[in-house]
Amino acid sequence: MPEAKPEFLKGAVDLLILKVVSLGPIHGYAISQRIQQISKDYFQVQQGTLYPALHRLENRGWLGAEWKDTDTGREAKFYSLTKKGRKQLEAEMASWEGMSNAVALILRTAE
Amino acid sequence: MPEAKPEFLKGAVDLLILKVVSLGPIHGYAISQRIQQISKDYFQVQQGTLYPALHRLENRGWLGAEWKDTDTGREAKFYSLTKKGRKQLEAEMASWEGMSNAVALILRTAE
DNA sequence: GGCGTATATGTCGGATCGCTAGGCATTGAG
DNA sequence: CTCAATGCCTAGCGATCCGACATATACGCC
Repeated sequence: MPEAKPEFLKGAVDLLILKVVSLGPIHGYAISQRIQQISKDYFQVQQGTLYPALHRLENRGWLGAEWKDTDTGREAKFYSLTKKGRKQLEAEMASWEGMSNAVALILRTAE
Repeated sequence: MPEAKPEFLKGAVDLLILKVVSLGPIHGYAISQRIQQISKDYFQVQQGTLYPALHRLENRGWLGAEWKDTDTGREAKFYSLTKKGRKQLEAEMASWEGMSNAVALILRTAE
């Protein structure tokens, strides 16, 4: 994060990961790169954040994992969305929408 | 929170409080009511969240406090924004904006 | 062959923060 | 008098993000 309050990231990590994984099977390291790239360097998900989060999401049945080879001929754990994960993603997107609108309501309040 | 992921609230509490206080001197209990009211019941800041947050913001020099009487003739601690608090509010609003846009970028990504 | 960097996964401890659950005191309505 | 609402507070718990560390492989370069 450039100088942003990292606290805003709380809870949103799951949403971001679920979304990126929904674009197609992808391994952990690439997930963090992709998030950073798409967000134009705004989000930089640290490894100490990323891997525990992935295990969390896997344990909750939202992600499935499989070891495969990368393009460069190395082993990596590729994650994909489960059916439950897809539902969770939609729920979290709606939740984010609601939250975002509610914050906007307050920030726009004048007087 | 109706059924939203409460984690999204992380860090945003400070922003919401600073914004509401910026509307004019107000005491703690009223702050939580105001936030709930403006957000159409989306946010319900619990007391165990509210008061520690107020002390936090006061300790950081963003809020000033003063005991005064309410309309109903009771004593209450009225908070107001300090100069530092006003700068902090603007910083957090910008930060929220950035965060919000970054999330939108990711959520809007197709393929 | 040796070295450094990028890739790739993981753990651990500290710190922060929101929530539940409790406590305490006053005011006003029934 | 009793109860709900107002108004303030703290303690402990659980969740989670981060920095630091550990490990291993692939690749380019000298």
